[in-house]
Amino acid sequence: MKKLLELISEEMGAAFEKAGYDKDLGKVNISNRPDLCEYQCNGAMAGAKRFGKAPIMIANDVAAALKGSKTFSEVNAVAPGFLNLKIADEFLLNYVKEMAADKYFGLNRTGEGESIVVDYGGPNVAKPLHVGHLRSAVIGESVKRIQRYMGYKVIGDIHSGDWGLQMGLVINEIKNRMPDLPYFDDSFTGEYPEGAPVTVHDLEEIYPTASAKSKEDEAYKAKAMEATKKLQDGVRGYRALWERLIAISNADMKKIYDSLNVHFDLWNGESSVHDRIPAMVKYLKDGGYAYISDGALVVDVKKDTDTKEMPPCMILKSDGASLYNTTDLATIQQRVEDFKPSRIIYLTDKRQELYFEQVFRCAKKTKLCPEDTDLFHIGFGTVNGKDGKPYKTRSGGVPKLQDLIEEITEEMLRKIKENNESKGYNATEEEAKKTADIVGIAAIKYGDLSNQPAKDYVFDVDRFTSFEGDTGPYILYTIVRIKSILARYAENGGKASKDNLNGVYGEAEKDLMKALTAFHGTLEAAAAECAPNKICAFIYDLANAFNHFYHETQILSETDETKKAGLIAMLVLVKEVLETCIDLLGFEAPERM
RNA sequence: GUGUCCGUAGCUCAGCUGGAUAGAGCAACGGCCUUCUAAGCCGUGGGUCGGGGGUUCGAAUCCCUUCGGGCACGCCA
Repeated sequence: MKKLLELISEEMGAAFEKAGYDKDLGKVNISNRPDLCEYQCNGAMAGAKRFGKAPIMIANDVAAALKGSKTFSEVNAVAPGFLNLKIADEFLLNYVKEMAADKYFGLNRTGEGESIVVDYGGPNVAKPLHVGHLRSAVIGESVKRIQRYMGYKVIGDIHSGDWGLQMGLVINEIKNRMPDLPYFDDSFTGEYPEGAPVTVHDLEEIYPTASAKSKEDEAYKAKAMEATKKLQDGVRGYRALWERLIAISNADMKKIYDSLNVHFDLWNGESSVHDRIPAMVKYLKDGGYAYISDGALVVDVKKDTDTKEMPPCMILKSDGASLYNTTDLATIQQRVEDFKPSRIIYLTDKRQELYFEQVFRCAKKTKLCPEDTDLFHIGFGTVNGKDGKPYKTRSGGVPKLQDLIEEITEEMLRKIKENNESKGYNATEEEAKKTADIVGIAAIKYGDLSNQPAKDYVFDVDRFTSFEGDTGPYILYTIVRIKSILARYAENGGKASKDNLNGVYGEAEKDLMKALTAFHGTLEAAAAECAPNKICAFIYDLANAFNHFYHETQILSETDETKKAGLIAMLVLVKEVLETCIDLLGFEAPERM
């Protein structure tokens, strides 16, 4: 269905035309003066010059042309030429009823039949997840869900770093510690043991140790590079060990991602495209795209329109080794082959912006990727502490993601117990824990997603767990309130259905309905721009409108059964929209809190 | 140096396809629980939208300039 603003803009445009002006002047927006009107049109002022006429005269003409409109209950032309509008209850009610009747609330799912790949997560095997991985996971998951809701077939790929020097470092260090393992015995031809020789816990210590040693000891680093090469060359034992390390590392990461409600469709990594690199490099050379510059193989990606320096995209290092660019290009090629996506969305730190610009240009120029495929990089800002600098633990280290999650959920548990006591709920320890996890995750995610992705933001545990105002818990609380009323209604034999919408009972409900109608525009924008923060802003407005309505309106004690059923229908619809939206953000609401 | 992003209330941020008195949340202060969860609702105070020019009937929003900060600029990812 059409967006509400679209519908009333059309009506307004028709009125401009009827009055002898241009249709395009009829664009209607939500009023920025809610004390004066609900919607406004400023087209009369824009048209003043065009028609050589005072704006107020145009506005008056248009207002006259709108006499008897069923869309607007009030149209006022106000100096210097504003058209102040109020929407007719009946029109609004019918619009909301139409929303309620559709599975997607009347959204135009423009993505049907097309595919999108979302590349997010991007953890490194053998390294623990830390704060830096939070945003990619949280924003990526939401972007994935939003696109899917728009009708796209969406493939979420974790694209982990499983192929670089860090693997060589770890393997080499294990070799030093346990040289007798069969993986390092070239003459070994039997079956390698099933499990990994180390635990994830060991890895958390092994990698930093190896990394530190390699920085001080050249010979050690050389060994690690050799191990990397052996792995990449397919030496049987090294591959086997590598596979086992990936298995335990992925299993561990999956647990943390699961706890964040982040789920990948593909667990590919850089290694997945290793085998196709030689052919791709040959293609780039044969096609005349790549040439040697300072010993390295590069592709020029400069454009005449550039106002900045644009270094070439490097394909192979001067020692012939591949690098991140190489695997990313090969991955694009593979994704194009596998999914023919209309869009590939990448989530990384914004510091990689220039890098992705180079890779994208290279992919298009060399036709590894069709011209009309939208390669879209979302560069997000860093997570900072209260001091405005990148978030650190008290001891100055990089905080592990898991610790961060625990810090929030533990504080949440404490507050929930406190609240349960004051309200006389006797939730079991287990229930309280479950609720704390749900609310805690919502607090973290909403705290992240409500910011613009590109901006740095402050991760303030106190603020996130205070759950007052514009926070995840506030949204959840609103949903829980609705659920509570609906539960009581059902207990008393009521049959709640959003089909029962039958009137606009008061200003508060009208405001709530108006808030609901912003759904379509919000989703379209959020999907097009990959901006979950727009959904956050929308549900915050909606929750505010609901809480106001809730405060003004007695629902269960309403004696007019028709009206009551209508109000209940409104609750059902608001609840469904809120639940849909938080699902798009990647969290859920508890039954109670 | 080149490019890019940012600078809005004490703090954290919206608003930026130009419109009428610049909005939220937190913090501060004052109301509202015998009635559907007070994690809520209602209200008060608080801003030369970094500075300066310009375009416009109208600029936080567009253009230029300047100051301050972040980030990136071929063999890392």
